[in-house]
Amino acid sequence: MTNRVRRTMPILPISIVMQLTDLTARQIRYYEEQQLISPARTEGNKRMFSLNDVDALLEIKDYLEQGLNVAGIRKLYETKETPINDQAEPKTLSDAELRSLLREEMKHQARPFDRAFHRQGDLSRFFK
DNA sequence: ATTCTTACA
DNA sequence: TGTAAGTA
Repeated sequence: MTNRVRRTMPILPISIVMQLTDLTARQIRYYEEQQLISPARTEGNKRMFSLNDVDALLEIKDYLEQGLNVAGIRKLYETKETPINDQAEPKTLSDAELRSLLREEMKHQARPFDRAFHRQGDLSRFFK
């Protein structure tokens, strides 16, 4: 069994993913609704998450904490990773490229910054 | 007992 | 986002 298959195999119920990511079921379902993740479903329509889904959720959480909104993250994913076969797999974007993409996004998303403003109440970093 | 969807605070 | 309601 390839690593890709291993990581995309749907094996975790939402209750476990909640503990692993420290996200509420509400948030997890919402992110799916926003197309940030697409967990598999059982015959009974229960969501089944893969390890990749868990990683994605943790990553999403990170971006959100950095002030990015769901739309921004979605757009980031559309550009980024989209592995297809088992051979050519290591398709990760370099940090430099990612930062470049983020900067580009921020030009069009002033909203996320406002949140940081109000939450930190720190304007110094913006006036140096 | 768990999870799901929908809808409202 | 939280939560209540009615299911599966």
